[in-house]
Amino acid sequence: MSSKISGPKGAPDLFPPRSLLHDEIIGRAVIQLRRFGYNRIETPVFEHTQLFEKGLEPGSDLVTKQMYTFEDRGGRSLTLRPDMTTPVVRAIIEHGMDRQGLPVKLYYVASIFRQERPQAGRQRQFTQVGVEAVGSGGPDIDAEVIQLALNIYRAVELDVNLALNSIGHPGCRADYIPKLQAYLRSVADQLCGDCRRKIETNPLRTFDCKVESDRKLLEDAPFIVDQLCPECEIHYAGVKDRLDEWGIRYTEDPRLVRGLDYYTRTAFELTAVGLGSQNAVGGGGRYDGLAESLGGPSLPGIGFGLGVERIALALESKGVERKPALDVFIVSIGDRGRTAAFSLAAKLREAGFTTDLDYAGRVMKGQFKAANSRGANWVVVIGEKELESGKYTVRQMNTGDEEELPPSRIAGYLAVRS
RNA sequence: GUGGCCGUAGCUCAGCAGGUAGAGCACCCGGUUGUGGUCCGGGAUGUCGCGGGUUCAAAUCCCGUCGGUCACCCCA
Repeated sequence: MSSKISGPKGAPDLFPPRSLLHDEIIGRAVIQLRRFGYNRIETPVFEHTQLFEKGLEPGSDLVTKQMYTFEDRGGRSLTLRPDMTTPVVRAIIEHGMDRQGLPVKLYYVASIFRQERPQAGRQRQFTQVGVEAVGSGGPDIDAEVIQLALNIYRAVELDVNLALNSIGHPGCRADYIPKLQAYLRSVADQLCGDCRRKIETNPLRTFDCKVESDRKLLEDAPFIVDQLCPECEIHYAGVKDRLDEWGIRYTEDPRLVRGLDYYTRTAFELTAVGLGSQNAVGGGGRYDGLAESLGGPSLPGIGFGLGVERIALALESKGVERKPALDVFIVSIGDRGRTAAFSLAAKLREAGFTTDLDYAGRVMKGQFKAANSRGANWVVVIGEKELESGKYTVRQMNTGDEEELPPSRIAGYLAVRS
């Protein structure tokens, strides 16, 4: 066992039947994304390390200890993307997409890499489907992006809770952070060690603490949402107005602090039940300063990312499963039968039916078992009798009804009956 | 990076007052010489994660190691 080669830790293989569920989630999501006017972008899985050092907060865990960074043969430092927003904004700037009309609306389906300790719902390589809308700063698009995210969850039939907050712009935070720190220092002796450390390094993160006594204390802390500048205040009110108008239910969570530090103003998170401690199935927010910090023009932006694996896990915990299915399985006997089977398979596949057959030369009973385990709705039998009469036996598996038909008429027959 | 739990057949697991392995599911064959999903009978499959130690004897006890998993952390 130990000598057998295995895949790297935290990078699970995706194969049937689970891959079917993934495909379906992504497929349904893409329909929604296109309806909202987003088109697909693909960026390389690795980027210059510098991109993430500039775009993401330099002191953050994500940058300091979770990136897969390596040197290529030319001595350049490259990093497997730990985030999709930064590369997409980079690409927008690099190709001048912002000059073709704003906002730039792009969606992606992408693998993300973060070197964390794996646990339920958290892998080192995972898949995000998400959008970035760059070049529009008003609250309309914030609300619409949230609406889009919720539409995707509805399309995959997963119930989620929407938590909403505004974390202001850097100016708001510059005023607010000292106030928060002052409060935290005043109760420092009652806080856990981690939180005490975060007072200086990353005070916003204390809101994520799971220690009950700390949570209590933080209820009395000043919240950024109460300290917004007039412009951010108006923006946030605008987002909530739109959501209210559209009948979208949300919970305001003044403790919600998005993980990535480029976020400004609107922040939201979507959680589902049935997931263990990693229960966020998606999240997003506004990042008005990011383009500029990457050396581009000043462009506001907003986006979200949904975790495909976590959505699949949440659905599976509800008992949802997808099994491979087949329209037709062809059972044949003998060499002539097999030749006829392949020629019929080609015709049926051309006509759009998922079709499979036996490659092992199994006995008829075994071929029927195979048809059954592959989930075939129909079986076509080509044996001696059929070859002689020129009519194949077409059996509907769930009813057992059989019909004798010449090969040329089978596709038409199936099209009518299925 | 820190901690708890777990590594036995393809999968889920039993066996652990030490005597060198078993069940269910899945798979293959047959009962039904051309019909699956039900039933009955038969069959194949394991370096019991790896290394070392104790012992006449280790899946079982001890040490180490690797792997998995869950939680912290962090986040989708």
